[in-house]
Amino acid sequence: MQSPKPESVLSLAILGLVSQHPRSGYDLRKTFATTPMGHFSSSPGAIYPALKRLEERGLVEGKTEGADTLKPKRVFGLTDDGLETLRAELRRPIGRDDVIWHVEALVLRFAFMGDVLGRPATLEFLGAFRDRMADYLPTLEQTAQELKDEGRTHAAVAVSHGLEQYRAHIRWATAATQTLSQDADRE
Amino acid sequence: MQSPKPESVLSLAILGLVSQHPRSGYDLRKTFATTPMGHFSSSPGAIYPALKRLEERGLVEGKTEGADTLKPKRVFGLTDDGLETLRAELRRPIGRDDVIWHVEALVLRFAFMGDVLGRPATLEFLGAFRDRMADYLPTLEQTAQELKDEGRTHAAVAVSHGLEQYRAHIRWATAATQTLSQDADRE
DNA sequence: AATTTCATGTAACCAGTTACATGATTCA
DNA sequence: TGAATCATGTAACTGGTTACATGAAATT
Repeated sequence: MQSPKPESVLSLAILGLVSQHPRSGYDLRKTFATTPMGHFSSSPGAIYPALKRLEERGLVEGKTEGADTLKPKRVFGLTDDGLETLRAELRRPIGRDDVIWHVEALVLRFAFMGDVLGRPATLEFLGAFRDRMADYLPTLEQTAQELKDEGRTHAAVAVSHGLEQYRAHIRWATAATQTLSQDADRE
Repeated sequence: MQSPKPESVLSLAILGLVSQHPRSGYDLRKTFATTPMGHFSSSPGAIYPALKRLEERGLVEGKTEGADTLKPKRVFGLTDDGLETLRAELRRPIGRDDVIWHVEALVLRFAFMGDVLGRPATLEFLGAFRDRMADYLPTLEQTAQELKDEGRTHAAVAVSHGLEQYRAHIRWATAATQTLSQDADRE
């Protein structure tokens, strides 16, 4: 039970967002629909059930605002358990799986990390992120080279898309480290 | 019915792979598990049902090899309908949705396009790919700039990850166009 | 008065994950 | 002979999609 299975991306996004300030399901939908965080559902059929699950697990807590009015509204905030779970997820070491299958989740973790874990932990994360990405790169480079040598140009070009992606990850992490280091006194 | 709903990524991957040469479920699993195409399931619980569905839709056809032996093997090939569907999917114009949610599928389409549609169509696709990505870029750039101006450095850095990704897409498409143009007589 | 936006939800469906089950074949 | 690999599949569960449903509040 050391590492409680990683949250699904949507749960993570919700936990992170309500950690900033309490939000209703509708607020979440709006956020997903209108901000660049919007590689997410935004569909009620995803969000309301997800909120219900998180509430059942005791990670978020819904308070009904304006219970007296005709149009009451449920606003969700993080519980202590929720914060703990979020922290745990943000601190989870980056594994090969994350690098191959869940890069989006890693970036999402970064996005919430500033507020929840602070600057030093964030810089550590970025370093690990860069290193894991760099670990994976040679595998791809080799495959691309082999394909090229075999004269399978088209296939090599397809693989090189992945290469460019990973290089971009690395570049980003490096630049981000720079930016956040220099910005030490802000925020 | 003009544009039949796009194939799921997994179906597309399977159609593309069996279009190259007939494969068994196990072959597909191996491919997904060992090649850089492997951002895919590779789990039997995904592949065998997917094959069954494709067969029911008449897109692939399974032939039992060695029906006499004790260990018969089902090898799947594309039907005419399957080829037609694959072609249609590969030719589907790139929309905003694809650029935001299904980039992986676009790259997969590229990967199979060389054999199925030929070089000229592929170059056209790459041009469209680059243009759609370029269309999307300014939105992100603006968001990043706004966040920066508001002093929300961390958020701006998070968004800049997306920026780097899209720039990498564009760079790749440009380079790929180059490579494939110069390689005109190969393959 | 009509339309849009706010706001919450459900139900049917679909597809993928994990884990299980089975058994043949090949290799050490 | 025991382990690894070949090979195919199922079942329960999970979570997301689409579409539906409802109705208040605000805007035009």
